[in-house]
Amino acid sequence: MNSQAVEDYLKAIYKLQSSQPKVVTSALAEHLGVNPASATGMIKKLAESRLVSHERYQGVKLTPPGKKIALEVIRHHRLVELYLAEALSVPWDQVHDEAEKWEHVLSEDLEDRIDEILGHPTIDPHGAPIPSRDGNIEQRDTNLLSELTQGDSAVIIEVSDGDTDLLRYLGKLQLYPQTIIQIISIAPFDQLITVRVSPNEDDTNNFVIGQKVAGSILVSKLEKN
Amino acid sequence: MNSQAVEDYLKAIYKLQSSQPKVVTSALAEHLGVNPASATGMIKKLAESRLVSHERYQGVKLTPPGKKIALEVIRHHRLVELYLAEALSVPWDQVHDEAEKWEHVLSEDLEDRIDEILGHPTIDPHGAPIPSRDGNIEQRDTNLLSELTQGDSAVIIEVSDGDTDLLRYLGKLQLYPQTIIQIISIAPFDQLITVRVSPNEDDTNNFVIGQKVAGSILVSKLEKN
DNA sequence: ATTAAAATTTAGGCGTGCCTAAATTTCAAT
DNA sequence: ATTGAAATTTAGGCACGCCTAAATTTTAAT
Repeated sequence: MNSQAVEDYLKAIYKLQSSQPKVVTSALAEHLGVNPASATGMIKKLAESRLVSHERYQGVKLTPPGKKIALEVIRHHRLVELYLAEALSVPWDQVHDEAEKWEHVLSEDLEDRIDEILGHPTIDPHGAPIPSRDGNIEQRDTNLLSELTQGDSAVIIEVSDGDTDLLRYLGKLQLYPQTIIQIISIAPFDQLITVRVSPNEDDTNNFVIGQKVAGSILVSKLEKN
Repeated sequence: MNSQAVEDYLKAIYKLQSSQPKVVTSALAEHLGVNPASATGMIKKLAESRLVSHERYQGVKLTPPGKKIALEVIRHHRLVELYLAEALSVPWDQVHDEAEKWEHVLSEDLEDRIDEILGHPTIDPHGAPIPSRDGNIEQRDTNLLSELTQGDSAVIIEVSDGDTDLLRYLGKLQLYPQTIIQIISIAPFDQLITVRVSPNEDDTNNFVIGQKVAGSILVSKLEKN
């Protein structure tokens, strides 16, 4: 049986793998908030059950079975997040923490019911793609908002979901997935970005964000017209 | 922090307490599916944290704080059961097992949301009373169906919720809470009970149940008229 | 090539909650 | 009052997943 810890490790490895080719022990430990030595212990266990491949002192990598489980857990997590937001009106800055607990107790039967009720959704409240039941996950061509240059227009694809305060802040600025933004200017030295958001015709808003915030937002560039 | 095991033990003690004055170790162990020695260990721990009072070799009894926690867990369980049945159409014979897992991860915030959506319900899908947030639970004047005598009419108040097969069987017989029944006859030796159920004017049904089934149904006698 | 710093792993421990086997206490029958 | 059976507790162990401290390996700088 996959314990909650195993599931959490596999999920974390999957997430780190998408941004780094090698997932090193210390990064994994930090991501999970455990001591590196503890991560080593779990890695050993995961390697024994062939869920990850591991070369001593080199990083770790999910095997196909490990990846499958990781995607199942992520599917659970994101479906629950969306369900909490839609059906139970949980604010978007809180759904992540709740889902973190619920993802481990969701039966397949309940997952199907929730999926059905939500109309087989493909993205969660933060814009992250929901893997299909058979483990497919949509690949998208995105940039960090912080990579855009002056004059670029883009649509927000996804925001990072772990930081409650950040999400509340983004919400206040209307920076939700699907929102269209335009880079008005980028100031030198601190790279402060002036962004224009146009939720509708009458309501246009300019504001300034820094690199930390801009680096937590994935966007898709729009053609200039 | 109350672990899942602690919560399960307190809940079990509460349930056993309602039918027996002293909750003995072996009964508790059997109810939880653990070895009696294991139950002793947990009892010791619970007694240390003053959640139960314990006299060696005599039974165990919830203290007020222990009872409070037990009722909170039971409230979680029953609210989740009802929510699963109402909002997610989970069949009534499956809600118990699902809720068993979900009750331990339900935040107070989510509990309130569910309670609100359900309209502050007072009974769960099996007819069991849902404790209020402050720990009050409705006391009712009930009999076991097996205690009724020929000619009695009664309304079903509650059925025991743990046994999936039993619940499916009861469902087939339409023996749901609120259903009105009448005892047509009780056969000698095996005490087989012939019951009449009248879901509506046109549809009246007689069938026979045994003592096992009759002993799992709580009813409230109706005045004869 | 050497070495210091950083990353990783090993070693040893702790708390939780379960187990089996053995000892103890209670209970009920004579 | 004694005794055998049943219930309960103690003793010792195991798996899990975390920790700190110490040892080892890798790395990057000189």
